[in-house]
Amino acid sequence: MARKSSIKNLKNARRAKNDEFYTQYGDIQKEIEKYLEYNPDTFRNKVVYCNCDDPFESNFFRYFVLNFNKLGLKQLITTSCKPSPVANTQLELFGNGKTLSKSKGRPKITANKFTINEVFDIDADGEFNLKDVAKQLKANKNNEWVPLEGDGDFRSDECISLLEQSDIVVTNPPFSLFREYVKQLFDHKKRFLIIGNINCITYKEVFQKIKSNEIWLGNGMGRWISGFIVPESYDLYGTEARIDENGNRIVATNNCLWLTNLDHGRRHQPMPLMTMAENLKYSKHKEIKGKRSYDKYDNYDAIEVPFTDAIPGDYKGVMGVPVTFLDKYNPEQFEILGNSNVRGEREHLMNKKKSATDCTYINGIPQYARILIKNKKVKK
DNA sequence: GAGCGGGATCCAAGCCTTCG
DNA sequence: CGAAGGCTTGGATCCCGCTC
Repeated sequence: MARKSSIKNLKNARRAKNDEFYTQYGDIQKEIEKYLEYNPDTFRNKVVYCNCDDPFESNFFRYFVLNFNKLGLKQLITTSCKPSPVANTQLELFGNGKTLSKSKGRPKITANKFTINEVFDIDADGEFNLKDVAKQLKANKNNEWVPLEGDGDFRSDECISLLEQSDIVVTNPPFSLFREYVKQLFDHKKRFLIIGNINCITYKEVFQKIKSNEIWLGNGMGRWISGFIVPESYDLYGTEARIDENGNRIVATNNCLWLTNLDHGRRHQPMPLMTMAENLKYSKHKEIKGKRSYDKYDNYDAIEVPFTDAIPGDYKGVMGVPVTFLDKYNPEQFEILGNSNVRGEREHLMNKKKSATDCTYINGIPQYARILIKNKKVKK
């Protein structure tokens, strides 16, 4: 099979739990600009907390420092999930490692906390680097760098205490702890903008929140996030990996998305839709085009819509659509009824005569996860 | 309430197709 | 022909419900 190698990767990834993917500056900027377009005050007077970000490497930290005044931030807090290997070599910039705890006379490298309350002009070299960070820290007593007591795990007491102080959390959390991470955000009723894998949509906890419009997708998925920077140790292979002009090792996974509860304009734009008849005649998808009608599921009273842009604008019943539909989802236009792959979210839609329960079926052939939706605008 | 069996869930990084 | 769009993939582990 052509996909054999990807299955191998899948299994390796499952074992390795590789969480060291760094988000690129341009991708962060591109996404946040969209919230500002919708509401320029989205971040004004807010405390932003990046709780999975080594300040020495994180572009989230870099973005929020460089745009601190433009966004009108009240404060930026950044904590790393683990001790930074980079910090080790950069201590002299901060003067004798003064803020580091000492152990047997030698500085003990720990996880870091950076707090930025005020940002002055960055030196005019056009680059933002560790020197600039150091300058910010030295320039103002309100800005500080201190070691954390523990390892900087977002679940630790000290990080939860920082979470309590913050208004908006923005980061790319470790995927292997994603569900726990989201739960914590909701437990503490925080606003957030985070990166997740497309399949997180089908996590039970996440899907329930999407259905109830407590979580929604950001401004794009897939290639909207152009890629992630991976460490040296990461093996680059396949057609989507590259090294950029700065020597960064990039993998374009094309399977990630922004997840948020900050409002933005895209989710209020209605999807343009063709009628069923038009789709059957003009659709660019051969699975639809030329057919007499849309397929019906064996085990659901709903029609199969294999591509998001083949959703008809004149069907009043239940439609099964790919999870990528959520990228275009407008809650004023559509209602989400369930998800064929989430237990507890599908039983009410199933045709009880059929036995297969794990997904939607057409003529006995299983389909991938489908979100079951209804068009709110079509009258009964 | 421990043990067991089998179906449900879940993992991440591509690959294939179409477009311009 | 490069860029962008669209959505898999299948086995290890989890978890639920049943039996003893």
